[in-house]
Amino acid sequence: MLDAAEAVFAIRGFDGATIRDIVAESGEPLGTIHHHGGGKEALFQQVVARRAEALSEARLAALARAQAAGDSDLPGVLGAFMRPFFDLSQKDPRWRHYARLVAFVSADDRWRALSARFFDPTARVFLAEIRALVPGATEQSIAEGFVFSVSAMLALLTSQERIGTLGDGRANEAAQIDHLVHFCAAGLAAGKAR
Amino acid sequence: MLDAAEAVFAIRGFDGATIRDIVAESGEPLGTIHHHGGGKEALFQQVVARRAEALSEARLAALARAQAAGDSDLPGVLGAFMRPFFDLSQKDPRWRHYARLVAFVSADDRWRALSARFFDPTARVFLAEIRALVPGATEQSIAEGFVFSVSAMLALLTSQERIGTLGDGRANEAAQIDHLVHFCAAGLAAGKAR
DNA sequence: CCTTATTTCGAACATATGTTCAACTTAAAC
DNA sequence: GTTTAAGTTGAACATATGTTCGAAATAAGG
Repeated sequence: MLDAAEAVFAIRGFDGATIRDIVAESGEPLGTIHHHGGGKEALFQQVVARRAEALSEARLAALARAQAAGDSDLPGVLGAFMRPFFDLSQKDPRWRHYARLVAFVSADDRWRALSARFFDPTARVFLAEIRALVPGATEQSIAEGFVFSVSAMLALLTSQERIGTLGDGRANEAAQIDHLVHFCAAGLAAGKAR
Repeated sequence: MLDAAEAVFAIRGFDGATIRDIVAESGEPLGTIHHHGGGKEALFQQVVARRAEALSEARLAALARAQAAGDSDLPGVLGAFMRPFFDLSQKDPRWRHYARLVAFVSADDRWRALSARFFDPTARVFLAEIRALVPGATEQSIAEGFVFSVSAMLALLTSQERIGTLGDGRANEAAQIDHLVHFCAAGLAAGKAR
């Protein structure tokens, strides 16, 4: 049921998705969604919440691993934040739906409270790491660079089609992720001198 | 009428927006939208199309100015692409609504044909300029970096609230735009060595 | 001033959609 | 086996929404 909701919300967005689309996808009867109380909005929040903790844990574990391996430069820290999302997406395609969902949540102020609750705490941990690696930059400047980086990450997860159209179509996911990490690391490092 | 539609679509998205919301905002009667034919979807496309040409022209003019001034390095070219959007937004707040709209169009594959028609041609001009400035990178890598940059630009236009929450709230728009341009220039330049 | 054409308007329509709830099924308790 | 409780199901409801269309208002022509 949550899988079906995740898939439909990811493709159509919250307003575009229909309770009937979701139950048709899941095969379950119409009433089930409201039987647990809360209706459509509660279902959406459950779907967002379901994988949020696992994602945060994967990111923090990757950060700990990177630090233990002495790989705590900017690409190492950024990679710890970004790579788990792609690793999970490759193992389980439902994580790719979740990625689109996170893009929706990040883009719409209506869900600001959701992203503040589920994503901001981990973001602050990484923000602190990055701050230590870019000593000259202001707090504000680090936050801006982090938001730029997150949006680039979500663009890579959601805009494969446009990248293919503008490029030559020779996409290699591992190379794309390396590119993303180094792109953002270079961008953040450029904040040092400013 | 188009102003009202622009504002409502920008806040609620296509599915969230209602014909009745739009006509209430505009003060005009309910029938006007369908009288010109096409209904809601045609209205959305008109709203996207209305400012697309002006935006492209402003970007290409800024590129020509930068080249004439000998300012055709990566920050100069990227600035020519990005700064007109912010300049227009500061002069006319309706351009800020348009910016949110462009973010919606960019994020949803449903409107891929729209962005291909109105934004891709200009994008290719800048892509060619960037390619000449990052000689070592592949076509694909340039396209990826460009999409990262565009998404960062749209994030700056649409995610002021999250930037403020994660940072210290001391936002200065001119400094943010400079940061954006240098962030993306550094990220693109990092593609040279790869 | 009357007639005809054109535009403007919003009530009405058909459909879609979130939600409810009474009938039905299944399981548990005694 | 009977009764009671709990869970399941989808038809029905109220509302919302995109669209239509005939009437009213306005303009044009003679």
